[in-house]
Amino acid sequence: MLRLSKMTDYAVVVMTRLDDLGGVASAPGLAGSTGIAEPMVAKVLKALAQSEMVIGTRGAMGGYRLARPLAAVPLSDVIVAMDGPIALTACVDGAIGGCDAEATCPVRGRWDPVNAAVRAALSAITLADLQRPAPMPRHAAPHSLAAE
Amino acid sequence: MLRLSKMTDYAVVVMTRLDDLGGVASAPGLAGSTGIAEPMVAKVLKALAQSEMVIGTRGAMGGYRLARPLAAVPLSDVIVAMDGPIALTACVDGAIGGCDAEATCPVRGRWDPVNAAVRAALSAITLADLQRPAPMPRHAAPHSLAAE
DNA sequence: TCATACAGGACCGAACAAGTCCCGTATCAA
DNA sequence: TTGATACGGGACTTGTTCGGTCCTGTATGA
Repeated sequence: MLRLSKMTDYAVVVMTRLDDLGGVASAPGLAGSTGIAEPMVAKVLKALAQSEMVIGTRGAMGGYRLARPLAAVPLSDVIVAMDGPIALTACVDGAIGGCDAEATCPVRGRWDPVNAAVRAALSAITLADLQRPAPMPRHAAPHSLAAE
Repeated sequence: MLRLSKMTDYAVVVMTRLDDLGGVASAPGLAGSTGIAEPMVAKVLKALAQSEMVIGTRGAMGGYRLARPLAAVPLSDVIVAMDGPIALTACVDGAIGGCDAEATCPVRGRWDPVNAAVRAALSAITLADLQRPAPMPRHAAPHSLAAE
């Protein structure tokens, strides 16, 4: 269904909550605040820390803090950090040998613009946009899509 | 990884091939032509027929034909036909009760513009765009991507 | 010195997708 | 009229991935 993993979903929730809490919080604290299980929050934060989206501080009184303001974090970065490269199909870019029908595939290599379009769409939205309760002035639906 | 199902991938391949073959072909014929297993091609075509993207004709000398020219088929339609509605998360639009953290979730209902942006991106690309031979030869990697 | 909290793994069960197979029905040709 | 062809609509099995938990190690401050 073209859906992204729950890890990414959690990551967005955790980061926005981290911002709400003033910028610093521990994994247990965020777990209590978001309602997400503590091991899960820890897992998400570890992944975010590896991608340098949050910065972890060890020891008593330690915790995590945002490496950047939410407005400077495009959604695509979070997705890449949690789920890996944004690519709708296996046969992307330089991938070789992943497809049996390589020889006869009529759309070979043609997915690139699709991937690029999706990446662009996700890069245009920041976590600040997802956090704001406002009716969203900036990225209003381009054209009403009845399709569901 | 934000990837769509192989069914969708196959659907695009099958439909573009169907166009190449002049507009009419049987499931066994398309299987041989694309290199995809026959039961799989049949499955894909059945789903496409249900969504009225292809039209099936029974009996000997029957087969499938495109209901519309490829240029009139946005990629989003194919994805919806094969994988269902385009939505990156479970908590979309009017979905209720799908999320345990509903009460505390700070991004509740905020995914809508994201889904809309992705839909718009995928609606802007037609199967004809995917069919056209790329400006580059068939094998060259567009831009070297070490990452996978 | 000890409690706190991050860091980096391994591990298991459930859910989903991928692929196959079966039976029914419609159509055309011999 | 009969049989072969081919679509239509399912159910079913299998393999992989995801979601979630747990364990051990290390750094820091009270």
